Amino acid sequence: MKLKSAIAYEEKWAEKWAEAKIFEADPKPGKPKIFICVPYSYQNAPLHVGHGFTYTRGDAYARFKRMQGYNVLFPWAWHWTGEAVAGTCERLKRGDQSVRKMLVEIDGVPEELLDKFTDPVFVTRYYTEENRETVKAMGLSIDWRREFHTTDLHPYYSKFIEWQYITLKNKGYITKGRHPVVWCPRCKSPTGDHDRLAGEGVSPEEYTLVYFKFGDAYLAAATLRPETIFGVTNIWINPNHEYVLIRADGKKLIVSEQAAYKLKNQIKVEILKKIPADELIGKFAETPLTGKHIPIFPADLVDPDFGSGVVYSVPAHAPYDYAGIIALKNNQERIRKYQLKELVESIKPISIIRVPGYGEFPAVEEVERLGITSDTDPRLEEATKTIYSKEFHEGVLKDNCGEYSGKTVSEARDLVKEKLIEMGLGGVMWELPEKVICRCGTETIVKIVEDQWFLKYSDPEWKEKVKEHIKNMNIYPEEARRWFLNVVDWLRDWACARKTGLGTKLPWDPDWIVETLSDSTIYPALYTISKYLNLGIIKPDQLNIDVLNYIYLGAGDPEKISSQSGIKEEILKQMREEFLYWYPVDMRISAKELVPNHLTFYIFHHVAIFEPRHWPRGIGVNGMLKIEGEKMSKSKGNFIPLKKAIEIYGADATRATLLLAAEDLDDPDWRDKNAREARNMLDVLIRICRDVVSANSNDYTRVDEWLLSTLQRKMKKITSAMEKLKTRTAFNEALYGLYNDWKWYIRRTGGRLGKAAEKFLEEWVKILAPFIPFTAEECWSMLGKSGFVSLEKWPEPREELINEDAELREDLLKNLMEDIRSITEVYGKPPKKIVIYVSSKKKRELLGKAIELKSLESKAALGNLIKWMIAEKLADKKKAPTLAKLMVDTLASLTSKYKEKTLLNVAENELEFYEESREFLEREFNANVEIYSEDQENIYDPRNKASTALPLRPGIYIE
RNA sequence: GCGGGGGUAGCCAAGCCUGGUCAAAGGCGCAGGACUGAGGCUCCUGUCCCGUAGGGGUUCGUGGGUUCAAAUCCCACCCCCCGCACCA
Repeated sequence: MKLKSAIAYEEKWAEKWAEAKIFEADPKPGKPKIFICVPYSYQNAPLHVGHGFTYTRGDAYARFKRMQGYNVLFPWAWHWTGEAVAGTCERLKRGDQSVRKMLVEIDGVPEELLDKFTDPVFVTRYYTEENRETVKAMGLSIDWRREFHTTDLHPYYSKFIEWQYITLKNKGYITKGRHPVVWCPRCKSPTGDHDRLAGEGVSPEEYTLVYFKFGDAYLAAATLRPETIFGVTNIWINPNHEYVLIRADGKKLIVSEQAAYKLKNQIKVEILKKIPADELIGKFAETPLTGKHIPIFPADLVDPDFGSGVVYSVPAHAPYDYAGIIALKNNQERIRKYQLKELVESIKPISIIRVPGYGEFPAVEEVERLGITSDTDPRLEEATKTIYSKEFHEGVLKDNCGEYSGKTVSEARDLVKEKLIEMGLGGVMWELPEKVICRCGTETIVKIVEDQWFLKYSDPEWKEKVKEHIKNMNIYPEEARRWFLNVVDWLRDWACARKTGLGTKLPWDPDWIVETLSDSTIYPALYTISKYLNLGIIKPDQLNIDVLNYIYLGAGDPEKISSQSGIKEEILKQMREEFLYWYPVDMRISAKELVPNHLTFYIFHHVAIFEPRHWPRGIGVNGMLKIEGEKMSKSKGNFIPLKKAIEIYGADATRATLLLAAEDLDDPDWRDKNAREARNMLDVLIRICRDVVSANSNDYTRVDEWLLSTLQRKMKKITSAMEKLKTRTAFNEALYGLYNDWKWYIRRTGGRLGKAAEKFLEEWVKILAPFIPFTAEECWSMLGKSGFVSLEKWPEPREELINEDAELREDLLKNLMEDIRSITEVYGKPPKKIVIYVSSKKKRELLGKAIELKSLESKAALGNLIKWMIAEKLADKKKAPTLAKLMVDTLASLTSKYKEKTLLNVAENELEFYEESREFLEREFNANVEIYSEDQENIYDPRNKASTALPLRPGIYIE
């Protein structure tokens, strides 16, 4: 199971770290701590590069904080809770070939183990073993003494969950209720998205049943728009199907046969007798609320398989209904059969909703516009959607709607529904908007699960507390905060227990298992004490309610709890202390898909159970990984296990690729090309170390000053990016930013390394350590350093090494080179001779003057500068405007970065600096370089370029 | 539908909050050159258009607006991605 990294030295360092136990964290009183964690992953598959992204960010942050001197706890665990593994095992047992194929080809499971993969416990254990190796190979700086997995298969995890749920129940956060699910009648279980052949993403919708009095019974019509009851003109039923009389909801109802069967799964239903459609058609029923008597008509638009099989007709606002009227009028045979001629003629649409953009009868308009004459025309679907959405958002009920007149459609909808139910003239029916077919081939229905346990996330007080806390947390990036607040607002009660799969039983109702997202909320607290159990200091059985209440809530008397539980009082107190030391979690890092569920639940549960001082302090959210621009999925065949990436590119190259891909909420994109490039860069780093070690560096030049100065600036930038979890910015600067500085330095010195080189490299390696720790360790040892770079002090910028003059000089040199290049490029031929003219001493005053004028009145500065130049005889009337403009532009590009004093300083010694750089320039351009001051005697100036010299912007002549 | 994020040069991706210093960082790709026995690696240069002197022109989803000045601010529109509960 051991995996082999593509980078030879990685395994060595992983072993050394483990031997030295450098990531094991124990409380150190007085030393500031940081508790960092990432959500544990479900053990039904190998970890993939997407996991790797979040993990690497977490690890980089952990390593950064550790180097900054914090006592960092970064623990690990595995999620076994859930139903997915059991589902896969079932399918494998049934001989599903696609499962076999996926396991072998994508997940890399050895064929000979497949027989054992019918056992969920074996599967989760198998992946845990495999993934542990992957996490270790990735170089994550974990304290492995605290590891655990979930479910009652673990000796103490369920003790913890039982404590959590008893606590929640005692506090009133758990309730019992009913709950609609998509249900497969054959499998006798809920049909989740991944268990479907058709209907992905479809969830139950709530329809209102409206009861129309018919003799001593009621026709129950299902609708999404109960407010349209005021515009009803007739009822539709399907003439070719049987209806049934049922006893339900305390009365007799008439629905289609199929509907009766569906309703059975939702409410108590007793079927009394069959009623042929013919017995209903042509008769009248009474509309609730209005008391109007309306006729019952036949229509093909009615699908007895959908809803209740009874539809009430609102031709003014429902295109299907208007089309139904037209179709019926045109169907002479039916009219004759049921003798409906006059009745149908008398039907007139009743307008009840005012909506901008339409007249009296929106449905009539749409149907006529499209020229629809059949009530089964597929275009009716589109027309219905258009009007539904328009009326819902902009519609207002007219004066003929009783007490609802003047209300918006969206308001009236719920009010009418509630009123009908209250009066006993309405009910609820759940229905699927599209067919959902279970993987077993059976069509599913909506079932109401009774006695379902809920977490009461709807509780307003609970919500309020959570929101208040979210406002005070550190959330990166900031945009995520708004999202969290929104999720809290919209969160409803959560069905927190299941009947199947792995997990922990509800302590008060062992028929139920705590569901996967509900047993994974406060477990970071378990990390603070799991060490004691894993090391055998206490036994799992001793972890009873009182013990946990004491450790986590400080409740009870330790002496009594000690004698009751058999845990030494000293140990008990130590565990309490350890919890108090590490908690709260300072930073939890996760992908954004967990914002609407896990991360929000995580806050909810902490708020419910712990003291405010132990509520989560920070959350970092990141995007979701794509592969070569596409969503990663096993079915697409672009699934990349993390293990594989390590084997191909090595852990550090994988880490680098991931870190450079994105930050904040942006989705990172894994590209093979980038991974290979990252791999290259690591070699470059190693080579640089080798070169520096073998060089003897003595000189200390101005370029050395520059190198150290720019390093200090980069340190500042990288540090502040890391503090905000901007790992991409930080690593990009650390890797490429500093690399470019290094290249410039080598170029400037012509490869003769100065004193700064070694110092720079030393700091550079430290800065790289959180991101590519293996390579950093390797470099560190190559540099002859002892100990681990992982434990070195994070470099702090030293103000005294910042040298603005040196930085400006290098910038001027780069500008000069760019200008020379720009000229030669236009010229078309490489230069033979380059002449540089530095401005005269007198002209240097221009700089001071320009600065002065600019700060006084920026708008008039240019004009005044021109006048001043002419007055001071620095240029004639022809040239002064051009030069002045240039001066101002040059200044503008430099003032944002440099102090005025620096500009003046450097301008003072410009000539000297270019002289020093002559050799470099000659090398760069392979040409003779001459440097003059413009006011020097006997200068070589065939094209009169000396006069174009300005301070900080020399004149150039090229041959 | 509700909510969140986004549309920048051949590609990926910074910049946008705090308007000018932006033809717009960095990486990839491509072209030329150096190095090499050769290739790879590495290094240098170029990579919107025009230009025999450091210049000019047109660009940052579309259309308007604010401003002396907009990739950056405001309005409208178009398009893309993600989440929405029994998958974790």
